[in-house]
Amino acid sequence: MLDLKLLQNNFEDIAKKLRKKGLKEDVLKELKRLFITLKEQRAKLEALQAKKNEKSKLFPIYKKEQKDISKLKKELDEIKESIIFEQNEVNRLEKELEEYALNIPNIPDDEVPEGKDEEDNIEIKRVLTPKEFSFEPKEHWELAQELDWIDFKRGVKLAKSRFSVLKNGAAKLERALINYMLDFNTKRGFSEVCVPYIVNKDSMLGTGQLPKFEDDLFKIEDEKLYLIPTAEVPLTNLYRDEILKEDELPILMTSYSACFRKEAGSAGRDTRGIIRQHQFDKVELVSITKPEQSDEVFDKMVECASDLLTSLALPHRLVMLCGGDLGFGATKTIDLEVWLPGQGKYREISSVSNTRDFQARRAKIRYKEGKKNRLVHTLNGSSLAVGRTLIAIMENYQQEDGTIAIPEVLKEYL
RNA sequence: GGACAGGUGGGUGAGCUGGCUGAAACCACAUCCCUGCUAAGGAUGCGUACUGGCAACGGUACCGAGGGUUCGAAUCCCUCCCUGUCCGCCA
Repeated sequence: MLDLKLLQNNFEDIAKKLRKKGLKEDVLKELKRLFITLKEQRAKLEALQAKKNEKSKLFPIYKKEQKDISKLKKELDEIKESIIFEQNEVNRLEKELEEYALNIPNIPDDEVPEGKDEEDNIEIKRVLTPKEFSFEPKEHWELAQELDWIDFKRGVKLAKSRFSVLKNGAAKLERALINYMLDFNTKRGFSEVCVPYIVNKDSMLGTGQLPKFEDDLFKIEDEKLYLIPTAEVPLTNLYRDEILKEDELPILMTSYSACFRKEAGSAGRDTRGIIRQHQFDKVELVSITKPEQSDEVFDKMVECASDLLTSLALPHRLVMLCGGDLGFGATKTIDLEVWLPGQGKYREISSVSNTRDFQARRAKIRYKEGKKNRLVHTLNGSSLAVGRTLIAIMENYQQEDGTIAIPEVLKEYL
């Protein structure tokens, strides 16, 4: 959520920055108006409440002195009536304000480039050079079918489209990759955590999936619970409504989880293979930091994911997302895209974002600095999407005879 | 899922025959004093959010959540959520 006080005081600045994300200024104007109106309305209400409290305190005194209380009672009744009226007004404004505020995206950093969509993202650097194949490299789904590694048809039978079943080498590689990634991240100082895959509404609100993106989530009927779209949700919400100690920070975590996404709006995209599934495995990094630590930790997370790819000898590039492509809660995002020789393209395999205090404000994650409570910064990033890593290995390590070589570092995990 | 017992500040835990309780006491924590050594004693401070004020210091709300009764609720009533114990079920 936006800092509404900041919006009140630096309206022009924030409006300008949010233009980068394609947000209309009218929305911000209305938000500011609501915020100020609510403040005034609250002051009115509180004055009445103060009066009520003061008068109510007279009752025991009157009783003691055996004075008549009926007049006082009548007075209070009138005050009460106006309180109810003003209270309703406050409630109405609060609801309206919340609806507005929760739907406004985070403010992009200054270094985030202008742009509309992924076309305008900026490549920062490339790591490793794609190798030349002496034959025509195949796409992962072709390889998977020939090797009997992935059963697409039966996945659909079990659930629906965009579900599949990993078998044989794919199943083993998937498991090896998860273990390897967790170990790798742990060595980099991220402590391993194992979280629930189902969370409640408050958690989804805390990290910003709700209220705006309900359509992207799998909801459990009659339970008011949701399947997580990423381990970022439970990991970040671990500290929701908590006040941390300063010396606990930064908290660096890594977790493997299955992720569930409805993929609303991506009909027709990546329908072949397992690039875009409703359920996929991911090893996630989440950090909770002091504000002044978050840039450094951000770099550390990007480096961790990139080094992980390098350790698997997978060519990739780093891309800075432009304003239009930036996610709802992020101030800055770097995507890692891995080279897929079968497709002849770089494809997203990791996304590292700094949300600064955006999630922290929603989720009320603070820490004590001296006597003051300050909002923390929260960061998240994949390290890595496991299914896509599997694809990358299949396509990059394929051999002329149709078999897949095994990356050196994974050998001890198989 | 059924029965009973509970949910109070960082923790333990009073209050729960309605007003003197935003909340005792103890512990933890912070600062200071004393003392001098592996420990003790004393003083003060110590919830959160919003809000007024340069500040000192005030105001409002919050005792699981949401409603209700009342001039007034942590305290009474209702609904929901959660925890514990026992039973049932189960990896």
